[in-house]
Amino acid sequence: MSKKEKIEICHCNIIHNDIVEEVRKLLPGNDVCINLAEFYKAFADQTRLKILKALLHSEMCVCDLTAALGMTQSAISHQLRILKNMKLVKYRKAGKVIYYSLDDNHIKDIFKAGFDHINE
Amino acid sequence: MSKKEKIEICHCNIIHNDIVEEVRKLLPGNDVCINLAEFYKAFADQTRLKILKALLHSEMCVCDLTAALGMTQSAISHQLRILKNMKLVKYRKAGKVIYYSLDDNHIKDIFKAGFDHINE
DNA sequence: TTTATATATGAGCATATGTTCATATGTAAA
DNA sequence: TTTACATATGAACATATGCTCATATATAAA
Repeated sequence: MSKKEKIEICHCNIIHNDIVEEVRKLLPGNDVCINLAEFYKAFADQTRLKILKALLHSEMCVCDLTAALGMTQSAISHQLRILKNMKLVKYRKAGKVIYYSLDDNHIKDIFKAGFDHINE
Repeated sequence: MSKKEKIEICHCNIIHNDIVEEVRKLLPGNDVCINLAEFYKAFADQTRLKILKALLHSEMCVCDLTAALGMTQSAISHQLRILKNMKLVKYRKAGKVIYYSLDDNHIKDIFKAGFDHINE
């Protein structure tokens, strides 16, 4: 490999070719990474975190969530749509009221790992 | 409670006062939520995800990471700084070369939960 | 049918985020 | 000390994100 080629890759020499090759094979494809990042994004915002934490306690209607979080109904509704698209919450209608609940079993695990981290 | 007061809270009537009260007490404080959201943000980006996944395999220098991910050295370095600030990676110097490695035991758990979710 | 209530949604705006480019810093070799 | 290389960093830019405001939709009650 000429010096020029190395520079084209990373502006410096590759130190450990074996590790680089292994890691290249090991890394998930771009589509998987996009989905994974999308999933974690759900937890990367205070409002969504609170919504998920609240729904971990019990199913709630939009109005309950609005009151519990002390935010506008519009803000809650927008975030619920995002969580719904991510398949993290589901809903059921009861007349005018719409009840949201969790739609993923791994949310508890994610919370646990998060709390463990910040409590270190 | 007058109608006016209700409107000030959420523009609609509170449906389940008991649940709202319980959830209010149960929700983590704002500071905790900020820290939690910060932690999850580390995983909410493709590049950082790949870096963490790579370091899960073995410690790597910046140049290795740059080559393995096929990105610019600058981009990698900026993201490493973020991960360092979040206490997710640590580093050791060896002459000119700086080796990064994971600094958190829960990263594996987070990955597992993420993969479990997208594989459902 | 009219009115009220619960929720959803589009547009606009301010802020945050991720990358690139240029360059600085630090360390080792010549 | 000079040169080369590994890494870090600031500025700029484009895009993404989250909220608010106004308004739409849907359902139930009057």
